[in-house]
Amino acid sequence: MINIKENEKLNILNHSCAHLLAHAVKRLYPNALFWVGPTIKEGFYYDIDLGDTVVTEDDLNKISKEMKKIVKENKLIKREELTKKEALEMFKNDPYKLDIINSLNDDEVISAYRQGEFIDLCRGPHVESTKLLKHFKLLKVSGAYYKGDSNNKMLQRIYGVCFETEEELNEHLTLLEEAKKRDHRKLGKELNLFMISEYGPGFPFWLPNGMILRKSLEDFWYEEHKKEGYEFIKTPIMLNQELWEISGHWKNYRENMYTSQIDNQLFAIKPMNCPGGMLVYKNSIHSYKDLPIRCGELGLVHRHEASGALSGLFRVRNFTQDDAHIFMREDQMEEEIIRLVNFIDRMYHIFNLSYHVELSTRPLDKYIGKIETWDKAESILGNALKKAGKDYVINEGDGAFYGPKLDFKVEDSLGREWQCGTIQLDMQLPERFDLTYIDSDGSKKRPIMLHRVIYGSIERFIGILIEHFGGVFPLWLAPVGINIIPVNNEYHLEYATKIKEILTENNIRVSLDDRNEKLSYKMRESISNKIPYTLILGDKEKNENLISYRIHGSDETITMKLDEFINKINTQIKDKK
RNA sequence: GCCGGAAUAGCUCAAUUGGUAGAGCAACUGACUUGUAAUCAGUAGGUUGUGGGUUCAAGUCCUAUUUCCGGCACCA
Repeated sequence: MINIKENEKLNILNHSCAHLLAHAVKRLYPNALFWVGPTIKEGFYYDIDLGDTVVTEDDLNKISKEMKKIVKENKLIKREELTKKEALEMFKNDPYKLDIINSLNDDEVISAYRQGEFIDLCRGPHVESTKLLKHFKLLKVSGAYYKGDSNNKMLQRIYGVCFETEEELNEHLTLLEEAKKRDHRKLGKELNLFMISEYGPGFPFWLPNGMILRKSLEDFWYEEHKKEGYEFIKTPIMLNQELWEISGHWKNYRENMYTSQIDNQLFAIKPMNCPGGMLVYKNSIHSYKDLPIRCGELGLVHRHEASGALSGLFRVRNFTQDDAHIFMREDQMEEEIIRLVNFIDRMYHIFNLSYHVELSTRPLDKYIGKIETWDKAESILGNALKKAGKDYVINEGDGAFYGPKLDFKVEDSLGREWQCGTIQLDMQLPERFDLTYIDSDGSKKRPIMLHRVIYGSIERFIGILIEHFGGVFPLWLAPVGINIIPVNNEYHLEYATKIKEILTENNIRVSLDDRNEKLSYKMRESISNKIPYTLILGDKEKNENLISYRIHGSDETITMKLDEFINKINTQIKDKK
């Protein structure tokens, strides 16, 4: 999907269109006050204070019409420059603009753009006239907190997008429509992968088809981690309050934890796996020679997420983290992080997923530990990334309270980004749990600890995969890899059954459609079930011991010897293609 | 949690100003025995998310609530 903000021409166009939107809103709602109207990846928006008036989706038509009118009026867009004093005078009745002006330096030249009777404070640049803003579409309205703070009042935000030509606009809108067809919630229902019951919002149920997918991912995960020198554990899903007080979660996340009281003891269902992992580490004495210890756990965690945050498999209240904790000496840090970055890259490459990495640094005030330690940790993460040959962007202040982190972000079908993998340096837990190892000189030392996940949450990762593959999974993941259709049940069912048995013996997931229906009827169903391979077996195949198949998405039929086909399929499964 | 919208058969949707809840697909039964995206006929399927209310009459109006959708805030 096109990134409007990064395209200079479209960026100017969309920003000008935000002004056009404000202009139209001002005509229709004279009392409207405007906060900010920036360009974003998806187009533009404007945050508006309309008092008690509420704009709904229906009103967007009305506003669009007014915008078109202003386009026709061909208003010239002119830049004006003001001193701070002049600006304060000009916008003296507008608290939002005053807020912006007051945040600027006294000697700064302030610019404003005028189009007809409408003027708005703005850095620019803009297009020369409203007539260049013909091809736009208002997309949605929503609430948005003033200055992004939930303690502030809520403004109304109108989103839109603008292009140079009608064709480009239509193309973009079509793309959005197409993307909706890949929505994992829609495909999850159609392909019977998972469901979420009204009795447990945010608690997904895995259906047989989805379970095959999930199990394949988990098996693959264990295999790859074994190769990387990991050992595995499983820790309890609930532990008592005291443990969560030691870990710091009780203090920081109490209100998002599910608890249960029994026999005068309060237990909390784990929102993270780490405290369990710490107890396992502490269970034995470790030598410097044993490090690094890489300890993995597919751990089911529960977090009471805000009701409005829930979204299909992307944001749920219980999910499985493909977690691991790595305990190491300081001199092993860099190598270990490089190794991890490459590991994640290799894993994502299997799925052909593209991603970008963010280095999240020390939060402004919600952090613990010394600033020097943070600075050092941040530079170690950054350097390791560079040495692994990865570009990254810095996400200022977005680190966890216990340490900085590298986040691996993957896009969904609509271009929204979701964090999947993460590597987090924890500068707290080894201290809190008093973890030690015995160094070469016999003294006790504190190990360095990393949290890391690759899939992130298996639930979210599957959501991403569903959209990425559009429901047509590679053979090693597909619930059914091959569907067999005998041309005529009377003459070909026996041969089809034999082929099914042979394929099944080769560990391939096969279904045989032996209903008394026409070939075209069964073919249609095979296609709508998004089965990668559909085998058609009739006289020709039976008499010459062949198979014919069609790959999902192609209308070509290919015929080959059974052995050859099995080889091909097995190679494909082995290569995870 | 906040702003806005939505909820009708398993699925996708329809139902005029409030006036008998319907269709297609799926399911089931029977016939058809099929060469690449829907063979035909029949049967069954609903307390219109839930609780209140207005009305002679509510899927439709009011109200509360639950869940979902789009954003915002949050995301250890």
